[in-house]
Amino acid sequence: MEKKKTKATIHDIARELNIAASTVSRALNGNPRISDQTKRAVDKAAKAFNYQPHRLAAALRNGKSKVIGVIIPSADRNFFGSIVRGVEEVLIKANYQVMICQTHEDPVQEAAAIEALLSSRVDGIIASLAKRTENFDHFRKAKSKGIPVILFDRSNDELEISHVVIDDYLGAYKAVEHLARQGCKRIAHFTNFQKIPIYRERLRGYKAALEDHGLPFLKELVVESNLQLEDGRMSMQQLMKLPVLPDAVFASSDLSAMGALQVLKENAIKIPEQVAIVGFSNEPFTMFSDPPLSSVDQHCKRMGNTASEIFLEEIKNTSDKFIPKKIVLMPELVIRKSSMKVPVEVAQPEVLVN
Amino acid sequence: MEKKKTKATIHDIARELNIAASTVSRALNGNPRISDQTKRAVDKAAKAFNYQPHRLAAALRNGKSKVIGVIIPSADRNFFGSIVRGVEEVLIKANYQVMICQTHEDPVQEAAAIEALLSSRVDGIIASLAKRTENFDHFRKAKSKGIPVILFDRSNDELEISHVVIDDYLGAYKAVEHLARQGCKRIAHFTNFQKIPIYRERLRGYKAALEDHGLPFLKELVVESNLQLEDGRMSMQQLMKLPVLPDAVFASSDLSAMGALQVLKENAIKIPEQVAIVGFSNEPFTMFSDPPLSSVDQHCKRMGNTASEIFLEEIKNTSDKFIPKKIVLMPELVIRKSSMKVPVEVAQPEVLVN
DNA sequence: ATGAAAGCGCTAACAC
DNA sequence: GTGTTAGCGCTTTCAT
Repeated sequence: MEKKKTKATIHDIARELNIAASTVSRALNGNPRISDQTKRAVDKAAKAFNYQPHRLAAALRNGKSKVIGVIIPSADRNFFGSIVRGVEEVLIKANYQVMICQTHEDPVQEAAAIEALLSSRVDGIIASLAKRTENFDHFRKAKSKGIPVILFDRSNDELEISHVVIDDYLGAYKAVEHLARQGCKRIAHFTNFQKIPIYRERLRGYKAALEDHGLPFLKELVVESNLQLEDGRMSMQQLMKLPVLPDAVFASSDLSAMGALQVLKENAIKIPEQVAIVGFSNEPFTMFSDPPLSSVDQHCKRMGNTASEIFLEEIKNTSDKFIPKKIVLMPELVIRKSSMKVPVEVAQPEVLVN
Repeated sequence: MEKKKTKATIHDIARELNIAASTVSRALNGNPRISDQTKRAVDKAAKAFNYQPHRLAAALRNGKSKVIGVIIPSADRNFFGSIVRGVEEVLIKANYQVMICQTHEDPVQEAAAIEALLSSRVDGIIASLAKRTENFDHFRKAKSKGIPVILFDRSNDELEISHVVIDDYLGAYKAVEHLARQGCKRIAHFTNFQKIPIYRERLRGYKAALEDHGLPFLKELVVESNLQLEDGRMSMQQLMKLPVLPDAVFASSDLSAMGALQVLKENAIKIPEQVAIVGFSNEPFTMFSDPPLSSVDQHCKRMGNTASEIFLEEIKNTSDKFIPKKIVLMPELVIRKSSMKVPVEVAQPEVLVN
């Protein structure tokens, strides 16, 4: 054996075996034109040298890094863990690594993330928009570099970019329809900044369901906020000042639904008898509150899976003219006690992680 | 302007300006020996060319990728998000990218993750051990490549590797002491596989606190399981078969504490009056249950921060003889209603994400 | 203050 | 079935 080097390369192996580096490379990559004998010898020498492949060198040479970039607004909700799991599940098999960036809901950091990922020469980017992103040039730029870009959850239809979303309209519709069927007549809605498509869609679904069930749309029952816990509390307190209390709340986030639940309980208002509640996202904590919170599940992990699959497709079809794809997943209403006045509907099987 | 190329390199810029590529490189990197005039010209040309730096090429040349690998057992708990945030917070400033791998608690996938990260030539690895990892050769190998390896939360003292953990012993001690001070005499404990140091430590803290408060250690009050929700339920059901019900449960996970809480409520047993409960990890859902669950906060984000800081130190001090560092963070007992029989102690300020 | 040249480790023509 | 050669894009001596 040679003198032990810290970093062995294919050249070290080649020298040891008196063959060419290219042969070593081919052997290591399972090229069928290399004899089994050579392959075995190379594998053995590689082990002896403690050889470590150098993906970066290969990436530089190949023009593909086998790295996918994932951009998430923030890593603090269950949502994003699930997305990452979904992405990993699909892409680990295809031998990709996941590089992750957070934007903290800041469009500037979002652009910086794209920049960082592009200079790391990721083979694709899977991203969810920051709430306030209104300029999409950084995404167009990424796309123009010829790599697949796929948005999930928070996206924008006007971009020529594939995206996977849930049907927010339908999710809201189902939630409100469920409440109406439970006999609720004054259904309030917590929403967010209306420039964000998902919240606009949910509001649309809310309105449609009201209409379809013969309920009037009352502006004073719609409260806009940032949908955090404290926002939910304040929104509920605001509603309680109305001459007539609403008999249901459909909140566009679980956290704000939770805030409403807390305030109602503090005021000894019965849930769901006096006020029924449905949240959105089906975060794990919803199943542990008292009463457990009904919520619209958005299949986060599935979104991650699907986005990854689209990526794999798009990276293959580099030849064809690009046609952006929109995949809409069906949301699922998970009914728990917070909205179950009449025990008609069948409960879904409960799992902590989706 | 030149004909638009898909990928501009420093050579394109150099040619355009009739200077050398090396000058462009220096200008782009802010080398002080380059005249301001040249710098401006280069910046301008770079913009015109839509130049994208190529980190991989630089990495290959420099022998540093400016990428840190993070290995986590699973992305499904809040824990994960917090760690990633903690790591990002510190390392983004130092211009690092985060590459993430999950092991799904599988030692084989853990070894594969190390392998993948090493071949991606990450500059360091921050990892938490899979529960069943007993062979640490892959970590030693990473270390032997000369890159910093830092473990967090689940680690092993015998490895010559820096790690940042919380004082699990103390966390458990505080929890049990608190229960004892509330007048509990028969305090049960949910634990996990005893080969895992953190659970062994917590059991030790449990025993010590019992002893210091004159309470006997009763083997039948210690239940070993995987500490998921269902495990907690079964453990509690098991305890309820005892001739005398315990008057408190200290669970080594929030999920199992939640399971106990559910079973107790289903049996109309009052919490905390008849049975007080304390969990471990301070997952977000603990503050939303009824009653809210007391828990030991392990400062996840801080662990991520600290691990990253150790990484930055170790990557600097490459010259000195390596001495592994152990940083022990103090856990914090967050007291909520599930264990508050006597309202003496001051509640901590509540925040959703730590 | 700038240029020329070498090389990081790998792979893919192209030869034979 | 294997070798030769060139080069991916960058940085960095060593010149001048």
